[in-house]
Amino acid sequence: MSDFDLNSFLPYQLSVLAARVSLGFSDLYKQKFGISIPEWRVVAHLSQAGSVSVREIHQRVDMDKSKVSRAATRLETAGYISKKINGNDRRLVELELTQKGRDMIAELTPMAQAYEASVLKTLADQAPDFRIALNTLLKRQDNE
Amino acid sequence: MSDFDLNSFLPYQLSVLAARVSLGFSDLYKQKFGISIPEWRVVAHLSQAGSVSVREIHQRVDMDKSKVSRAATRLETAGYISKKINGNDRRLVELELTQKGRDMIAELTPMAQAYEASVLKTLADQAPDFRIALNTLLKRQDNE
DNA sequence: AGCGTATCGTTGCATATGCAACGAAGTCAA
DNA sequence: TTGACTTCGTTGCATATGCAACGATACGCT
Repeated sequence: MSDFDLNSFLPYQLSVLAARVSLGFSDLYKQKFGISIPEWRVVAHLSQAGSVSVREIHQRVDMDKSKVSRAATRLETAGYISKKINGNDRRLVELELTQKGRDMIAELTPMAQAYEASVLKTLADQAPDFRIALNTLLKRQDNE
Repeated sequence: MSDFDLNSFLPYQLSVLAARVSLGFSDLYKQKFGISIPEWRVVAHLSQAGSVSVREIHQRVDMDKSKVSRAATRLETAGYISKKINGNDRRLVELELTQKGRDMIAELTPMAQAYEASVLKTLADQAPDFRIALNTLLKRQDNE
Protein backbone atom coordinates (compact mmCIF):
# COMPACT_ATOMS: atom_id res chain seq x y z
CA MET A 1 0.00 0.00 0.00
CA SER A 2 0.90 3.64 0.11
CA ASP A 3 3.25 5.20 2.58
CA PHE A 4 0.73 7.84 3.62
CA ASP A 5 -0.29 7.57 7.26
CA LEU A 6 -3.51 9.34 8.13
CA ASN A 7 -3.02 8.89 11.86
CA SER A 8 0.06 11.01 11.87
CA PHE A 9 -1.27 13.63 9.47
CA LEU A 10 -1.45 17.01 11.14
CA PRO A 11 -4.85 18.22 9.87
CA TYR A 12 -6.40 14.91 10.86
CA GLN A 13 -4.81 14.90 14.30
CA LEU A 14 -5.93 18.43 14.99
CA SER A 15 -9.48 17.69 13.89
CA VAL A 16 -9.77 14.62 16.06
CA LEU A 17 -8.29 16.29 19.12
CA ALA A 18 -10.36 19.45 18.69
CA ALA A 19 -13.57 17.50 18.29
CA ARG A 20 -12.93 15.41 21.38
CA VAL A 21 -11.85 18.30 23.54
CA SER A 22 -14.76 20.51 22.50
CA LEU A 23 -17.30 17.74 22.90
CA GLY A 24 -15.85 16.82 26.27
CA PHE A 25 -16.45 20.29 27.55
CA SER A 26 -19.80 20.71 25.83
CA ASP A 27 -21.04 17.60 27.59
CA LEU A 28 -20.73 19.57 30.80
CA TYR A 29 -22.61 22.68 29.80
CA LYS A 30 -25.08 20.97 27.50
CA GLN A 31 -26.26 18.90 30.38
CA LYS A 32 -26.33 21.78 32.84
CA PHE A 33 -27.63 24.68 30.74
CA GLY A 34 -28.96 23.17 27.53
CA ILE A 35 -26.79 25.21 25.19
CA SER A 36 -24.88 24.07 22.10
CA ILE A 37 -21.30 24.75 21.12
CA PRO A 38 -22.16 27.74 18.89
CA GLU A 39 -24.31 29.15 21.68
CA TRP A 40 -21.48 28.70 24.15
CA ARG A 41 -19.18 30.64 21.87
CA VAL A 42 -21.59 33.51 21.67
CA VAL A 43 -22.17 33.85 25.40
CA ALA A 44 -18.48 33.38 26.10
CA HIS A 45 -17.65 36.22 23.76
CA LEU A 46 -20.37 38.40 25.23
CA SER A 47 -18.94 37.85 28.68
CA GLN A 48 -15.79 39.68 27.71
CA ALA A 49 -17.18 42.09 25.14
CA GLY A 50 -20.34 43.48 26.67
CA SER A 51 -22.91 44.75 24.20
CA VAL A 52 -21.94 43.66 20.73
CA SER A 53 -23.41 43.20 17.27
CA VAL A 54 -23.93 39.96 15.40
CA ARG A 55 -21.34 41.07 12.89
CA GLU A 56 -18.70 41.61 15.55
CA ILE A 57 -19.19 38.10 16.87
CA HIS A 58 -19.24 36.67 13.39
CA GLN A 59 -15.83 38.21 12.71
CA ARG A 60 -14.19 37.41 16.00
CA VAL A 61 -15.50 33.98 16.76
CA ASP A 62 -14.91 32.13 13.51
CA MET A 63 -18.61 31.52 12.89
CA ASP A 64 -20.80 32.20 9.88
CA LYS A 65 -23.11 35.11 10.52
CA SER A 66 -26.19 32.96 10.03
CA LYS A 67 -24.83 30.61 12.67
CA VAL A 68 -24.40 33.52 15.04
CA SER A 69 -27.85 34.80 14.23
CA ARG A 70 -29.53 31.48 14.93
CA ALA A 71 -27.52 30.89 18.08
CA ALA A 72 -28.54 34.35 19.30
CA THR A 73 -32.20 33.64 18.63
CA ARG A 74 -32.05 30.46 20.67
CA LEU A 75 -30.13 32.15 23.48
CA GLU A 76 -32.71 34.92 23.60
CA THR A 77 -35.54 32.40 23.74
CA ALA A 78 -33.74 30.63 26.58
CA GLY A 79 -33.37 33.95 28.40
CA TYR A 80 -29.57 34.10 28.43
CA ILE A 81 -29.19 37.17 26.22
CA SER A 82 -31.20 40.17 25.06
CA LYS A 83 -31.37 41.63 21.58
CA LYS A 84 -32.10 45.25 20.81
CA ILE A 85 -31.70 47.55 17.85
CA ASN A 86 -28.74 49.92 17.98
CA GLY A 87 -29.89 53.54 18.18
CA ASN A 88 -27.19 55.02 15.98
CA ASP A 89 -27.29 52.40 13.26
CA ARG A 90 -30.56 50.58 13.13
CA ARG A 91 -29.17 47.79 10.99
CA LEU A 92 -27.17 46.58 13.98
CA VAL A 93 -28.51 44.26 16.65
CA GLU A 94 -26.93 44.64 20.06
CA LEU A 95 -26.53 41.40 21.94
CA GLU A 96 -26.06 41.48 25.68
CA LEU A 97 -26.06 38.96 28.50
CA THR A 98 -29.06 39.00 30.79
CA GLN A 99 -28.66 38.42 34.49
CA LYS A 100 -29.46 34.78 33.86
CA GLY A 101 -26.73 34.73 31.24
CA ARG A 102 -24.23 36.31 33.59
CA ASP A 103 -25.10 33.77 36.26
CA MET A 104 -24.46 31.00 33.79
CA ILE A 105 -21.07 32.42 32.83
CA ALA A 106 -20.19 32.78 36.49
CA GLU A 107 -20.80 29.08 36.92
CA LEU A 108 -19.16 28.08 33.67
CA THR A 109 -15.93 30.02 34.06
CA PRO A 110 -14.45 27.84 36.79
CA MET A 111 -15.72 24.74 35.01
CA ALA A 112 -13.95 25.87 31.84
CA GLN A 113 -10.71 26.52 33.66
CA ALA A 114 -10.87 23.18 35.41
CA TYR A 115 -11.59 21.37 32.18
CA GLU A 116 -8.75 23.06 30.38
CA ALA A 117 -6.41 22.20 33.22
CA SER A 118 -7.50 18.58 33.17
CA VAL A 119 -6.67 18.33 29.48
CA LEU A 120 -3.31 20.03 29.82
CA LYS A 121 -2.34 18.01 32.85
CA THR A 122 -1.29 15.23 30.50
CA LEU A 123 1.41 17.46 29.07
CA ALA A 124 2.90 18.34 32.42
CA ASP A 125 5.77 20.78 31.94
CA GLN A 126 5.39 20.75 28.18
CA ALA A 127 2.03 22.47 28.39
CA PRO A 128 3.34 26.05 28.19
CA ASP A 129 5.36 25.34 25.07
CA PHE A 130 2.40 23.63 23.50
CA ARG A 131 0.21 26.64 24.12
CA ILE A 132 2.80 28.98 22.71
CA ALA A 133 3.03 26.89 19.56
CA LEU A 134 -0.76 26.82 19.30
CA ASN A 135 -0.89 30.59 19.48
CA THR A 136 1.82 30.87 16.87
CA LEU A 137 -0.13 28.70 14.47
CA LEU A 138 -3.35 30.61 15.09
CA LYS A 139 -1.66 33.93 14.51
CA ARG A 140 -0.07 32.67 11.33
CA GLN A 141 -3.42 31.51 10.00
CA ASP A 142 -4.85 34.98 10.53
CA ASN A 143 -2.54 36.53 7.98
CA GLU A 144 -3.54 34.47 4.96
CA MET B 1 -17.37 42.02 32.55
CA SER B 2 -16.14 38.54 33.31
CA ASP B 3 -12.54 37.50 33.31
CA PHE B 4 -13.16 34.61 30.96
CA ASP B 5 -11.31 34.95 27.68
CA LEU B 6 -12.61 32.79 24.86
CA ASN B 7 -9.69 33.56 22.58
CA SER B 8 -7.25 31.89 24.91
CA PHE B 9 -9.50 28.96 25.78
CA LEU B 10 -7.93 25.71 24.69
CA PRO B 11 -11.00 23.95 23.21
CA TYR B 12 -11.83 27.05 21.22
CA GLN B 13 -8.30 27.51 19.96
CA LEU B 14 -8.06 23.90 18.89
CA SER B 15 -11.38 24.06 17.07
CA VAL B 16 -10.47 27.18 15.15
CA LEU B 17 -7.04 25.92 14.19
CA ALA B 18 -8.30 22.48 13.21
CA ALA B 19 -11.07 23.93 11.06
CA ARG B 20 -8.73 26.27 9.25
CA VAL B 21 -6.02 23.68 8.68
CA SER B 22 -8.44 21.04 7.47
CA LEU B 23 -10.28 23.42 5.21
CA GLY B 24 -7.03 24.75 3.84
CA PHE B 25 -6.02 21.31 2.73
CA SER B 26 -9.48 20.30 1.56
CA ASP B 27 -9.51 23.30 -0.75
CA LEU B 28 -6.72 21.59 -2.64
CA TYR B 29 -8.27 18.17 -3.09
CA LYS B 30 -11.85 19.36 -3.37
CA GLN B 31 -10.89 21.41 -6.35
CA LYS B 32 -8.78 18.71 -7.93
CA PHE B 33 -10.74 15.53 -7.22
CA GLY B 34 -14.16 16.64 -6.03
CA ILE B 35 -14.06 14.79 -2.72
CA SER B 36 -15.12 16.03 0.72
CA ILE B 37 -13.28 15.82 4.02
CA PRO B 38 -15.03 12.61 5.14
CA GLU B 39 -14.31 11.07 1.77
CA TRP B 40 -10.68 12.07 2.03
CA ARG B 41 -10.46 10.36 5.39
CA VAL B 42 -11.83 7.16 3.99
CA VAL B 43 -9.50 6.95 1.01
CA ALA B 44 -6.55 8.00 3.13
CA HIS B 45 -7.26 5.18 5.54
CA LEU B 46 -7.75 2.72 2.72
CA SER B 47 -4.38 3.68 1.30
CA GLN B 48 -2.67 2.25 4.35
CA ALA B 49 -5.12 -0.47 5.32
CA GLY B 50 -5.97 -2.22 2.08
CA SER B 51 -9.32 -3.98 2.04
CA VAL B 52 -11.28 -2.97 5.08
CA SER B 53 -14.83 -2.92 6.42
CA VAL B 54 -17.00 0.12 7.12
CA ARG B 55 -16.85 -0.76 10.79
CA GLU B 56 -13.08 -0.75 10.87
CA ILE B 57 -12.97 2.71 9.36
CA HIS B 58 -15.69 3.92 11.66
CA GLN B 59 -13.62 2.88 14.66
CA ARG B 60 -10.26 4.08 13.51
CA VAL B 61 -11.12 7.31 11.80
CA ASP B 62 -13.31 9.02 14.35
CA MET B 63 -16.37 9.07 12.12
CA ASP B 64 -19.92 7.91 12.67
CA LYS B 65 -20.62 4.73 10.75
CA SER B 66 -23.38 6.38 8.75
CA LYS B 67 -20.90 9.04 7.75
CA VAL B 68 -18.48 6.37 6.59
CA SER B 69 -21.25 4.55 4.77
CA ARG B 70 -22.36 7.63 2.87
CA ALA B 71 -18.82 8.67 2.08
CA ALA B 72 -18.16 5.18 0.74
CA THR B 73 -21.23 5.31 -1.46
CA ARG B 74 -20.12 8.59 -2.98
CA LEU B 75 -16.58 7.34 -3.46
CA GLU B 76 -17.84 4.24 -5.20
CA THR B 77 -20.04 6.32 -7.49
CA ALA B 78 -17.05 8.49 -8.30
CA GLY B 79 -15.01 5.38 -9.07
CA TYR B 80 -12.38 5.79 -6.36
CA ILE B 81 -13.24 2.67 -4.36
CA SER B 82 -15.01 -0.64 -4.78
CA LYS B 83 -17.42 -2.32 -2.38
CA LYS B 84 -17.94 -6.04 -2.11
CA ILE B 85 -19.42 -8.43 0.41
CA ASN B 86 -17.00 -10.29 2.62
CA GLY B 87 -17.08 -14.02 1.92
CA ASN B 88 -16.60 -15.18 5.49
CA ASP B 89 -19.00 -12.75 7.13
CA ARG B 90 -21.60 -11.48 4.75
CA ARG B 91 -22.59 -8.62 7.04
CA LEU B 92 -19.27 -6.98 6.27
CA VAL B 93 -18.62 -4.74 3.29
CA GLU B 94 -15.05 -4.70 2.08
CA LEU B 95 -13.88 -1.34 0.81
CA GLU B 96 -10.88 -1.13 -1.45
CA LEU B 97 -9.23 1.50 -3.58
CA THR B 98 -9.63 1.16 -7.33
CA GLN B 99 -6.79 2.00 -9.64
CA LYS B 100 -8.32 5.45 -10.01
CA GLY B 101 -8.31 5.75 -6.24
CA ARG B 102 -4.70 4.69 -5.99
CA ASP B 103 -3.77 7.21 -8.63
CA MET B 104 -5.50 9.91 -6.64
CA ILE B 105 -3.65 8.95 -3.47
CA ALA B 106 -0.38 8.92 -5.35
CA GLU B 107 -1.04 12.50 -6.34
CA LEU B 108 -2.37 13.55 -2.97
CA THR B 109 0.39 12.13 -0.81
CA PRO B 110 3.05 14.66 -1.81
CA MET B 111 0.45 17.43 -1.66
CA ALA B 112 -0.42 16.40 1.88
CA GLN B 113 3.19 16.33 2.96
CA ALA B 114 3.85 19.71 1.41
CA TYR B 115 0.79 21.20 3.04
CA GLU B 116 1.69 19.84 6.43
CA ALA B 117 5.21 21.19 6.07
CA SER B 118 3.88 24.61 5.10
CA VAL B 119 1.79 24.76 8.25
CA LEU B 120 4.58 23.58 10.52
CA LYS B 121 7.13 25.89 8.97
CA THR B 122 5.75 28.65 11.17
CA LEU B 123 6.89 26.74 14.24
CA ALA B 124 10.44 26.29 13.03
CA ASP B 125 12.41 24.28 15.56
CA GLN B 126 9.45 24.02 17.92
CA ALA B 127 7.55 21.84 15.46
CA PRO B 128 8.83 18.49 16.77
CA ASP B 129 7.88 19.29 20.35
CA PHE B 130 4.47 20.46 19.21
CA ARG B 131 3.85 17.21 17.40
CA ILE B 132 4.97 15.19 20.38
CA ALA B 133 2.57 17.09 22.61
CA LEU B 134 -0.22 16.61 20.09
CA ASN B 135 0.36 12.88 20.10
CA THR B 136 0.40 12.82 23.87
CA LEU B 137 -2.97 14.55 24.01
CA LEU B 138 -4.45 12.25 21.41
CA LYS B 139 -3.23 9.17 23.22
CA ARG B 140 -4.60 10.45 26.48
CA GLN B 141 -8.01 11.01 24.96
CA ASP B 142 -8.12 7.42 23.78
CA ASN B 143 -8.13 6.07 27.31
CA GLU B 144 -11.23 7.82 28.57
C1' DA C 1 -31.64 -27.44 14.69
C1' DG C 2 -33.86 -23.54 16.90
C1' DC C 3 -34.30 -19.38 19.31
C1' DG C 4 -32.67 -15.23 21.58
C1' DT C 5 -29.01 -11.92 21.25
C1' DA C 6 -25.36 -9.23 19.08
C1' DT C 7 -23.25 -7.00 15.14
C1' DC C 8 -23.02 -4.97 10.42
C1' DG C 9 -24.21 -1.45 7.07
C1' DT C 10 -28.02 1.35 5.42
C1' DT C 11 -31.66 4.45 5.83
C1' DG C 12 -35.26 7.74 7.90
C1' DC C 13 -35.68 11.61 10.38
C1' DA C 14 -34.88 15.73 12.90
C1' DT C 15 -31.60 19.15 13.25
C1' DA C 16 -27.37 21.82 11.91
C1' DT C 17 -24.71 23.94 8.50
C1' DG C 18 -22.90 27.01 4.63
C1' DC C 19 -24.08 29.85 1.14
C1' DA C 20 -26.72 32.98 -1.44
C1' DA C 21 -30.37 36.15 -1.66
C1' DC C 22 -33.30 39.24 0.44
C1' DG C 23 -35.37 43.48 2.79
C1' DA C 24 -34.05 47.17 5.67
C1' DA C 25 -30.97 50.70 6.74
C1' DG C 26 -26.99 53.58 5.99
C1' DT C 27 -23.53 56.15 2.95
C1' DC C 28 -21.96 58.85 -0.64
C1' DA C 29 -21.91 61.80 -4.52
C1' DA C 30 -24.25 64.48 -7.92
C1' DT D 1 -33.20 64.99 -2.46
C1' DT D 2 -32.41 61.36 -5.26
C1' DG D 3 -30.43 57.15 -6.72
C1' DA D 4 -26.56 53.86 -6.90
C1' DC D 5 -23.95 51.23 -3.83
C1' DT D 6 -22.68 49.03 0.65
C1' DT D 7 -23.59 46.75 5.00
C1' DC D 8 -26.43 44.32 8.49
C1' DG D 9 -29.13 40.47 10.15
C1' DT D 10 -32.48 37.05 8.74
C1' DT D 11 -34.23 33.51 6.01
C1' DG D 12 -34.70 29.91 2.16
C1' DC D 13 -32.64 26.16 0.38
C1' DA D 14 -29.70 22.37 -0.54
C1' DT D 15 -26.73 19.47 1.79
C1' DA D 16 -24.45 17.35 5.91
C1' DT D 17 -24.76 15.44 10.31
C1' DG D 18 -25.88 12.42 14.50
C1' DC D 19 -28.77 9.22 16.25
C1' DA D 20 -32.01 5.61 16.35
C1' DA D 21 -34.19 1.94 14.07
C1' DC D 22 -34.24 -1.45 10.69
C1' DG D 23 -33.31 -5.81 7.89
C1' DA D 24 -29.85 -9.06 7.23
C1' DT D 25 -26.50 -11.94 9.00
C1' DA D 26 -23.73 -14.26 12.55
C1' DC D 27 -23.12 -16.21 17.08
C1' DG D 28 -24.10 -18.73 21.39
C1' DC D 29 -26.56 -21.59 24.16
C1' DT D 30 -29.62 -25.37 24.92
